[in-house]
Amino acid sequence: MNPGASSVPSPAQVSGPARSQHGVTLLYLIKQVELAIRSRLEAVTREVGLTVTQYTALTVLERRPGLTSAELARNSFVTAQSMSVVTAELEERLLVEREQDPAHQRRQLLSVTTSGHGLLERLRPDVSWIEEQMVSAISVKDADGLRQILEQCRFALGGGWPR
Amino acid sequence: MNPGASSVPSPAQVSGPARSQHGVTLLYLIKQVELAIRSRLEAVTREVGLTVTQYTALTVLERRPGLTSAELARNSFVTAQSMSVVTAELEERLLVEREQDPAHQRRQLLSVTTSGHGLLERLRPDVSWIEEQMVSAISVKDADGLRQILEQCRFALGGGWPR
DNA sequence: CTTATTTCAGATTGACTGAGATTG
DNA sequence: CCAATCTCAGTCAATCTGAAATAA
Repeated sequence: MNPGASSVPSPAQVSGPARSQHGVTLLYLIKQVELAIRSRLEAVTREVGLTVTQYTALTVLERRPGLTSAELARNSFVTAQSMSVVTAELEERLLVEREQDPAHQRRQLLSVTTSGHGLLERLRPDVSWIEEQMVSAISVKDADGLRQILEQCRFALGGGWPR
Repeated sequence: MNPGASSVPSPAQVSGPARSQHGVTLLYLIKQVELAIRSRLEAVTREVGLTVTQYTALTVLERRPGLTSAELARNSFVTAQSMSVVTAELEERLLVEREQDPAHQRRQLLSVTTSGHGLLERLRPDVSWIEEQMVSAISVKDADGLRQILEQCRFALGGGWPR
């Protein structure tokens, strides 16, 4: 934890003579926060041999069991090809299982296995801790507001899809 | 744009029987928004042959001229090795230039060239448009609040560095 | 001797596009 | 025939670690 001279520019640092007419944009701020989250999350998931991508896919499947890999891909704004790699890895590790859609031979419905649920439970405290740390500096009201605002931002940017 | 069954889960969709006890987390939301931004930004910067990483480094140098590559790396939470690749590419394209630090032969101070400034100006409208679209659904007050909250979140997560 | 900066080399992660097979 | 699903193959972007040279 070093808030010193050559670390992240706090508002106080970037104001003054060194700052040109252009401030830090919202786009840049979101990128920075996402980067910080990813770095923390990676440390947690690596301990159980999962990548952040695999963990994220697993949590989505936990919330929405019965999705196909292609549906999961659309849900996560990635191509079906990219997601099929992730789901194949998760299946190989026996964290998710596939079931033929009885009404459609080509579709394979995914669900989290008991082992997968167990792994998620094991990670839950550490992941929650990251979020708690992140919102520790803001009020509960602001955290709720943040969630709503981010949902609106995601929706507003949601276009440009599918590829 | 299909807000239907297999698209992004809006709050209304994930509530109800299909939703387990676990909701969409803030961590996940930020990731999604960052993904949407990155996709849009990539389309803009690709038109002038820049990657998003190169563009981002260029904008930081615009705000804080005279940084070394290593300082820029710390500023962006990446290793010095990673950043040196980026700055080398930017220098090769004559978008930034290096100057020996007179007080330290090993340090090379970076600054954006006239050509680099021109490129940034050229991209500015398209990049601003992405941010405008993103905040179009929220009030100006909320956008300001979002910026403050994100700065606090970034600060709260700021640890875990250096690697 | 130690630390910081820079560069080179190789590996990994996560994504992409394109192409093909299968199914409805 | 067309559209969706899934898989395979190859590529790219962005990071990492490790090692080496140089300079304060």
